Amino acid sequence: MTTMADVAREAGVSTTTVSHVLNGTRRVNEKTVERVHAAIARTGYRPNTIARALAGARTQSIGLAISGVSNPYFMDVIGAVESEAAARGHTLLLGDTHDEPEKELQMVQELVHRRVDGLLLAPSAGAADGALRFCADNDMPVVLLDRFLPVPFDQVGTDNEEPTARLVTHLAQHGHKRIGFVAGLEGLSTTDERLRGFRLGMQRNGLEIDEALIASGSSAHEPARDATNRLLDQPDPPTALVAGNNSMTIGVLHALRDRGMTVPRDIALVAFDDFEWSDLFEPRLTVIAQPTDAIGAEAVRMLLERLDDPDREPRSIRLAPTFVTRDSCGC
Amino acid sequence: MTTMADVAREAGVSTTTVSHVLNGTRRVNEKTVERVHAAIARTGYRPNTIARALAGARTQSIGLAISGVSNPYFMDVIGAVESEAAARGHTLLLGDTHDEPEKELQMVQELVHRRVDGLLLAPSAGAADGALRFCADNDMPVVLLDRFLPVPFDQVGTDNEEPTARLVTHLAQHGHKRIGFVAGLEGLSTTDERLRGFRLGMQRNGLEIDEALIASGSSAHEPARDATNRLLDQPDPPTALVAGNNSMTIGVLHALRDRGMTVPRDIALVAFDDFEWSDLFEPRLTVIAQPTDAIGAEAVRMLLERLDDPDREPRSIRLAPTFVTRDSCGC
DNA sequence: CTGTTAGCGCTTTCAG
DNA sequence: CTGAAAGCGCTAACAG
Repeated sequence: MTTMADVAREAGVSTTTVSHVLNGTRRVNEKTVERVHAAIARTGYRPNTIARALAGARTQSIGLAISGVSNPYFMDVIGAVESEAAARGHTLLLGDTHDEPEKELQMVQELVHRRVDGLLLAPSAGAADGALRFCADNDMPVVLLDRFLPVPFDQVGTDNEEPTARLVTHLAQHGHKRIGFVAGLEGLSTTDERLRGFRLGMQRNGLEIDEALIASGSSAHEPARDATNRLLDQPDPPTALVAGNNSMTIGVLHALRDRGMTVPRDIALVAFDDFEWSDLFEPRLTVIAQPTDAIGAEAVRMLLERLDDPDREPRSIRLAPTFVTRDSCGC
Repeated sequence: MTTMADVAREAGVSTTTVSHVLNGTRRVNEKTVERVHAAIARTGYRPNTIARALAGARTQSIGLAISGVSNPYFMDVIGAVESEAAARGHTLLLGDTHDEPEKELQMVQELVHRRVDGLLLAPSAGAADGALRFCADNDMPVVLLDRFLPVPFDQVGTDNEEPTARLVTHLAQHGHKRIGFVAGLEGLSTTDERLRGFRLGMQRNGLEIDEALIASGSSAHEPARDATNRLLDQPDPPTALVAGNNSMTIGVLHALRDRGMTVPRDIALVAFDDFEWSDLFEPRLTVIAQPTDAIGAEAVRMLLERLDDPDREPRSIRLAPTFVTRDSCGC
């Protein structure tokens, strides 16, 4: 492994100079620059990221801490983030928080100790005084992903309230009056906002909000299946359902199929989050589709921007989702 | 940030001793050990991975280099790998090779320079004398993922030949004689093996192999769509199709739908690779399902095993896939 | 415009 | 059973 010292010797300069031409950290004589570059080329030298990091410089790496495994939405985001990070010369360290505040804190500590330049985090319900406090204390630049929090951090995600209301309106226009909602994990801002959107939509259309028609699906497949069953077991069951995210939609569909119900014939269904190939699903789902690629890329962009200007005011960006009409709504 | 020196002072010992109790690298007096642990607890000390790495020790991190973005199979594997790595105290560095030898080499170099302890790689068609040579030259431990190569490296993936043959047999048992195959990217071992499996299956069932009924879908969605169209545009088109992987199945389905064909009524379809929710697809696909979680976990296990014993003979492990009968075959 | 030198925080001989 | 001290490869004062 050739080191900076080798290059320096080869070029007949000091390591200081090599370092400076490499990082552009101070003016260096044109001739010298050339000699250094030549030496680098000749030796095939590549700087050692680890040593660089230890000496206090950037690591050119960013951490991504999310609750990925079972969630196709986050899987898409991972791809987008990796791609944007790579394009900008950064390596990605990936960790799963499982949406548990403790695991999340551990993960974040790990990443901070590995000296990532910055962090992308989909905060769990308890992040504010766990992981986020830790980041703040160690001034680790962070961009929050997907979930918005009333904290002074950069944040990027999508609109939740209005789009969810729109989903309800769409159902109302089809004549539905009793509409059920399968909500996400308590404490996540997305859950709150979508729930608020649901209520808003009901109000706007002059529909009564029956609290018994709101069930928690905990943002996951199985719990959503149970929630759906609870909703449908009621004396006066809903004629239409709104699913609060990706994973829960799957649970809802399974519950419906278990009960032998066909969508949209026996019940209508609309959902937040699209699937990459939902046009091959049966039924083809009517959904609010998030611009996942753009969200991932934007998050990386914001993070790198903040690295360049640590004192900038925190910004929140909401990228508009798309309303995709397919068959499950009964259109 | 508290360092080892702080802990040493606090415990009234040298950093040498702290290091040794931390790593269990030599016998230390029981009393001393306790004092050190107490000091660590009191100071909330956490070792600095970067410094550790620079000093020549392990980094407790592994690299995963795959061609992920558009491939659900690899997305699953990422999840499994992260989970197993985390469980074993390792952090994951993720990079996308895009299945291009140059990008792959870059990625691998990057990862090696970051001193990952080992590498998980889904080798591209040109990996053997690019990325793999580089790893060997730098004795970076590597486990090959998904694709098998005639090289002295550990490898883990699934059986391709027999299962694909079985897919064909299943079709033959349904009376199909003209069966088309949508093959993957040239040069990948999985492509070769599955193609061989296809031929084997045809032979076994006494069916004629019409080379015009084999089309390359380049392992991707769009090319597979085109390949399907080419297959079906022939004078004597196939009555059944075998899709060589996940992404290509999507392409095939789209092509079929574009042509107004219904599966399995107008044509039968079976495929390699399952989807997480294929039971919600229309048609419900009959497939060979890889044990992706097990593959990811096993790859991590093998890698860590090799770290402990660098001179062990390389091993190849094929985890058996599952044959899942659903509707698309016409059952 | 360039070089000397003191670290960054840890591991690991080598001595005791 | 324990410590002193020499690095690992790089960055960044500080000094010319």
